Amino acid sequence: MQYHFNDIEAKWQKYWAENQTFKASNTSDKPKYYVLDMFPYPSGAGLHVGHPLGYIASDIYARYKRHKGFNVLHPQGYDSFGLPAEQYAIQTGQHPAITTETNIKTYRRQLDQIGFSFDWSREVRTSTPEYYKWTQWIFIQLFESWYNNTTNKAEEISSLIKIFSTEGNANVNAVCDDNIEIFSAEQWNEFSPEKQQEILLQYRLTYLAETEVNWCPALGTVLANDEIVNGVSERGGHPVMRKKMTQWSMRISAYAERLLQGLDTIDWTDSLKESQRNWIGKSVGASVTFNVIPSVSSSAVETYHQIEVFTTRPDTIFGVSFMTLAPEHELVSQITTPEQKAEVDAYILATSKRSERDRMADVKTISGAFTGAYAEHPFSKEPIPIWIGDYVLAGYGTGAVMSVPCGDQRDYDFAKHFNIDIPNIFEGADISEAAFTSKDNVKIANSDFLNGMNYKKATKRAIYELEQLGQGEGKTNYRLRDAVFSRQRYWGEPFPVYYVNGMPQMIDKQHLPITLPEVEKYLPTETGEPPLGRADVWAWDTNTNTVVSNTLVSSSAVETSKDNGIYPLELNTMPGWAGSSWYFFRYMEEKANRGEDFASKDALNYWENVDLYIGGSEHATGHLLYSRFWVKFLKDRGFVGVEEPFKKLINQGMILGTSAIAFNITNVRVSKLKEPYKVDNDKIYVSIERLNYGTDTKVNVIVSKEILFESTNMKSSVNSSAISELHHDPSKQNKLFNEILNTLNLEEEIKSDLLEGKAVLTYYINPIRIDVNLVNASDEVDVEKFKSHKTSKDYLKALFISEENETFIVGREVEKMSKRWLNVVNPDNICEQYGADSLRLYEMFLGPLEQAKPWNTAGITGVHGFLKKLWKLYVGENGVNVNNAEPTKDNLKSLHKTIKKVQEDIENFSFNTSVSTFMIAVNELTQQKCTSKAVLEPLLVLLSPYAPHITEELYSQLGNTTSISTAPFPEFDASHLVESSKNYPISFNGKMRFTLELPMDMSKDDIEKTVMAHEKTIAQLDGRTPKKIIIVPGKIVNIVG
RNA sequence: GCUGAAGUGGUGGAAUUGGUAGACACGUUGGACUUAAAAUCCAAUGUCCAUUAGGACGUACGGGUUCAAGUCCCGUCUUCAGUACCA
Repeated sequence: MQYHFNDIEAKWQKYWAENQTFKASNTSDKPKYYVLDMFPYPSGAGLHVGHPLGYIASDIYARYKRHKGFNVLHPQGYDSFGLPAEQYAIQTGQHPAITTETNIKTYRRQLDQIGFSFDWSREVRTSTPEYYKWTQWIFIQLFESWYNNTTNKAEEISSLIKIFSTEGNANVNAVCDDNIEIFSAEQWNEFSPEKQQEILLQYRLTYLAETEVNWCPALGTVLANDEIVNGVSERGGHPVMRKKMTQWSMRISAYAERLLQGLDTIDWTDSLKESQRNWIGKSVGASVTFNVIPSVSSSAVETYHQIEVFTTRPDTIFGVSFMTLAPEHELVSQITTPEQKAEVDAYILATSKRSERDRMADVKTISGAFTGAYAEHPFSKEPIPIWIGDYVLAGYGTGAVMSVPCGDQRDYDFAKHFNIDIPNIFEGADISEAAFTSKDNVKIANSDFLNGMNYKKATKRAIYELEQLGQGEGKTNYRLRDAVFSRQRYWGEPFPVYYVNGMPQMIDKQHLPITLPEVEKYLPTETGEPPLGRADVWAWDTNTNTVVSNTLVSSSAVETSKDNGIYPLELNTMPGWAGSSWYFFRYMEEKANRGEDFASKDALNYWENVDLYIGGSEHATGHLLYSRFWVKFLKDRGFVGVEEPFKKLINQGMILGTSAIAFNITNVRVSKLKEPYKVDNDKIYVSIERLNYGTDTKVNVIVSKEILFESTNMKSSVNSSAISELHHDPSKQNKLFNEILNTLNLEEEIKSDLLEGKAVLTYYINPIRIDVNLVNASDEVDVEKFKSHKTSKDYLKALFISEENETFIVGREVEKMSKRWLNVVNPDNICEQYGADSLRLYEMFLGPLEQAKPWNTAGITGVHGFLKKLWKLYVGENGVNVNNAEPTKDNLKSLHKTIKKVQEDIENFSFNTSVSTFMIAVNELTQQKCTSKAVLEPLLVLLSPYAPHITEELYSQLGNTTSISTAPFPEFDASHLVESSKNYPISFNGKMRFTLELPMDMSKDDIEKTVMAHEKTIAQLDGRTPKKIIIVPGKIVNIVG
């Protein structure tokens, strides 16, 4: 009987589905354990072998926990709103819902064939109305809430209205917009409803405001900060610019401190926590207010301006010699003097033209302009010139700084550049070359009441003095900005919002979901409105509470008499992270039981939060921060009972592809030389240079019969190793050269010119990637297949470095696995050829879970061979050969060694080492010719989380009628591992020379006697007397001579 | 620049509190079986020297601590990831 993995795997996958083997219960006596994967976006390309890595790891853990007696929740679903389906819709007109449905089918088929123990009865899809109804509902809850800084939690907006109407807002300690108008209770009660709503909007946790946003013209939408990488969009790499737009925002800044503190309570990696800490960016300091000195030439009605700055170094306040405002700062236009206006305007214009990316690329250039205005130093009352400069960012702090050139390098450089005074306020510091930026071991000088104090004391005193003047206070600043929540896209959650007189109104819960309207095209409208602007039926009728045709919206809703109660609906949709910020709660309820809540109280109380979450590190500052924010909010409002969504989190490393690189000759030229080149010893001279444009590499060759390398000046690049491999291998180079000569069909005269050094040959080569599926394990390209392959059409004339017998060898380059690099390996093929169990084992065997590692299909034969060996251990020619034979000592030792190691490995997520442990166990038991059921059956249970199909099959062949997944994990018994002797390594001066088998219970003295009497010891010592003998019983003997 | 992680055979990677470096695989080489191939099995495989016995070197580089260092300490270099005028 052979190991027919395809049949076995299909059989058990069917069994699990039919018996709902992995269905979790919401009522169980067992302890609960919730294992979650970051759910995938179902892309059209399907899964490649990199995707399941994390799923396999979490599946092993989930299965292990079941063996250990836990009630395990291990669900899966789809993050099915998103850009690719929409882009595809724009190109083809196909509705994204259809594309998504098709892609999900492919994903499900691929996931099923790998044998995951998912409970599919709880599946979620973020793009279904039954799901996004609750995303809309959470949005409404955020709208109906404000953040009370006194109770330090979110509260219902009604409590705020109550305060406003009884005492005004002067004493409200809330997180709100910066420029809040102060009013009394009387004033509040007299405000018009519109005015009241306008004010409330400044307090709500999601709010509509004109904000400076990241606008991506190529994508036609705004992007959140975490969707921008290096100044370009994360998706597609398009340029991004700053633009003022009215958008929905999430007041995540209200939770900055709690998001920071919460990190200490969860088991995440330090690097991930560090990323979040940096993103939140807490800095403690003071805010200081500077009065602008009124200019003499200003008009009769004098206006007094104040500039507020944030500083982490209030102790250096006497070192201020100028102030710098961001060019976008709102005061700039008001304080600039007429004489300086032209210069300032020119500077503002120049900086506004620079894109974010240019600004980042060019940090070195110092630029700025003097406004002509002066501020007054709060203590010395000296005038301080006010400058503008683009090193001050409008988006951080107040967009203005007090510049202390002696203590801050950027201020220092700016002052040097513009010849501004650099007063030194540090005792004994040398500031002739650079600013003195250290806080430690220095005393403040030339600073009035701060003289002689250290950083800590001076900071405290400076803040105190500022408070006395009413010109400052201690303040904590966060880098974390409120998150823009609108997207100008079609394929996202519609907002449950309509507008009356321009003010947003929420639609009642009972009328949700507001489903996406149909549009005839998925592009923005001609007038620049989002795609929903194309919908004909997209207005809200407050009489019937239904979505109705746009044409019914009364044209002059401003006049209440003509108001027919039909209003326009919001045209934006929600961003991708909306649906993924709470999906883990939705899984807590089976689809069939989902009722009138996003999850029932019982389910929420039972499952609490995710015990183990596995996914990619790319979500460090996006999804993982937003989810934490929403969970904290839901907790504040009493909708859930937990403060953090994910207790433990592991980032799986990326599986990299091994691209196949060949070389395409893009251009060849022969130029005659004025002076013939002196050809030495029949050599060919080659020089290579990398061109500045494109990816081409230019190669000059002066030809003779044999190749020699004259010079190379290669710059590093993605393809450098493959190119230099080509150019440093003379035989490859020679072949390439001959290929070129033959292909060109050169005239004999030119050929001889080249060979005589009278002409130079220049060619340009471009490394191209060849689909890895057309290359075998020996790096040979299947040329026939390549020429007919769809990805080759551009390269039909491609030249290869050919070896003998028409084989073409490619170079290799490890890079991200992606369709674009033609290096994608499909798990379907692997499952078909080797089986899902082999795939699972191999992905784990590749290396540590959290580490990036290259995929190499050739290596899978190792684990596949192991499974065949395992099969042969249980099943002989004539059926199962496992019996009730008494296990031998060796059998038990092998088994219990394995139990111990595997259990430790799983708990430490060291899955790669447990695969080797299984291999060792099977090798040993095969050697021992073990047939004992008492040993072989527990071994199956140990292995079943990793290779569930083959173990189910063998388990049933041993006579079991239940699924192996319900079997308890074998108990480790240390008594089987007790050794009676130890093979001691005998070292001389720390170098191991030979080993010696000695009894475990031998005393130190006896060990010494035995070792010293040994003939090899005597030979090693060669008559010398050892100085010292180190004996560590059970470990080592070291003789120092 | 800053923060974090990491540098071990031809390759992926093992190595518990400092205690036999290179487990387990891939690859390579040789052999068995076969008409042949595949599959399977056996053996060798860090580098160098040596006919053998054996020896020298060896965990990025340079120092140090220790009877003993891949592991601990100091310095240097390199790679990867994240982040960046954050006041």
